[in-house]
Amino acid sequence: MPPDEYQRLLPHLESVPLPLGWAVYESGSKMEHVFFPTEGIVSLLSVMENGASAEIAVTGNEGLVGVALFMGGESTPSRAIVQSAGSAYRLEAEVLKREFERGANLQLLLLRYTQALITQMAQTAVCNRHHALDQQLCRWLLLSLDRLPSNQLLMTQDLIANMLGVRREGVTEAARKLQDIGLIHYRRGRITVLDRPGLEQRVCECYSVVKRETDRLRALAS
Amino acid sequence: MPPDEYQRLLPHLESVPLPLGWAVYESGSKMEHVFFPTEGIVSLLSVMENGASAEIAVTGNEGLVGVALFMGGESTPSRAIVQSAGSAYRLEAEVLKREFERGANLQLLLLRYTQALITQMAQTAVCNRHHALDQQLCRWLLLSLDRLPSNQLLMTQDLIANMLGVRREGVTEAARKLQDIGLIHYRRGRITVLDRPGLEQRVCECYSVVKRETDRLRALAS
DNA sequence: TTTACTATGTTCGATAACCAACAAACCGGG
DNA sequence: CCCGGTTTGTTGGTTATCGAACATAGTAAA
Repeated sequence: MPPDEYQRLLPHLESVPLPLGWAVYESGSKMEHVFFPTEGIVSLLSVMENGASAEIAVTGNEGLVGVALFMGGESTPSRAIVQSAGSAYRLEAEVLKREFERGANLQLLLLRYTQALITQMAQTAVCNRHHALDQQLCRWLLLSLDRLPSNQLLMTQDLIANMLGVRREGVTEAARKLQDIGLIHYRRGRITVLDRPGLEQRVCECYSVVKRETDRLRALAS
Repeated sequence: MPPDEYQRLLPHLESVPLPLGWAVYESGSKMEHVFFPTEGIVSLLSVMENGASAEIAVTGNEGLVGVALFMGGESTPSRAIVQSAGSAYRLEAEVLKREFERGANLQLLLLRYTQALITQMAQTAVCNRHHALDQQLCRWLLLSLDRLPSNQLLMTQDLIANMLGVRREGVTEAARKLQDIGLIHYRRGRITVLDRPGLEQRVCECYSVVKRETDRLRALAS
């Protein structure tokens, strides 16, 4: 994406795997790197004292993990978990900050991505408040699908429940409903999306609001 | 807060009132100014197609309204409403962006504030998911109290319900509960907080998580 | 003071999600 | 091929919030 400053960054980019379940960073821990996923999905979670959690945003190859670094915070109270295995380029904190401070094109890109992230978080907050579980599941499936090469997710209902911040039984019920209509098919940690248009028809507006805004911001970035 | 670049901004700062209920900006509208409240409270709301809404963050004299401007978005899908009348300094978009791009101290301050805003939004999302209404009401009261000079809020239960994204009846019930314990007293659009420590004891962790992180970020800013 | 309006109080049944406990199906390793 | 652990299915009782409808009570303006 960036033009020539890409050359300056290239020698510092280090390819690393993103194993399933790995905590890219923990709540409050000082970040040493930022990660630009090339494949896979990373979830940003807010975790509470009693262990309950909720996903507040997801990142795939369209973004990066660790915005708090250039935002000047060094850490955040949230946690980032690899939700779907893949790989990423990682960049040392100091290198990124140095480049960011040059105020070049990269800065613009990073800030705009952060803006997209903010939109995602805001919409998640309303969605948590107002929308039924099965609609949220549709949203979650579509968000994941957008960041994967195939139509298959390796993911147990228990984990989805953690992401959405609901009980596992609730996910089971919602998933079965979607399966009965023929939108998805699942068995033991493997969900196959059979009818994406069907999901898009069923999902709440939150999905498209975020997508539209993300696209708008990306278009600006040219 | 800023040191000498303050001098450059001073001639461009224009004092404006923040009348109760005024929409500082609407969803999707291009922002012409940023606002630094000196008194009063501005709520950031996510609004949905059917009119349902939820507050995702609040800003008082500790922050500013319109981060999307320097984040490169020009607009956001959310809405900003004056929740408690006051006043603000407003700054033209172009002036702010120019100063921001100089990359000086102001940039750091603005980004760190944005980071604090992100924390607030993330915590709101989990809170919406996991916490009972009366705890959320406590959080909301404390957030407002922190940004007001007195212990009295001019605010109907109906409006609070809009902010929290719940029904008015729910707020009535939660408020009465708090009044019965003697934490607050209210009558017709006027809420008086009688026992702030009591509220702090009753509120969910979300309040202190946000406060702690905000304080941490502000401390860094020196 | 009266009136009109708005804010708050209260009720009922409906619904969605919760909690807990357990049954059944699946799968990989010994 | 069987075993143990994990994933999913299912149940019944509980709770919080919803939705709608209506009663009461402040308040401000006529």
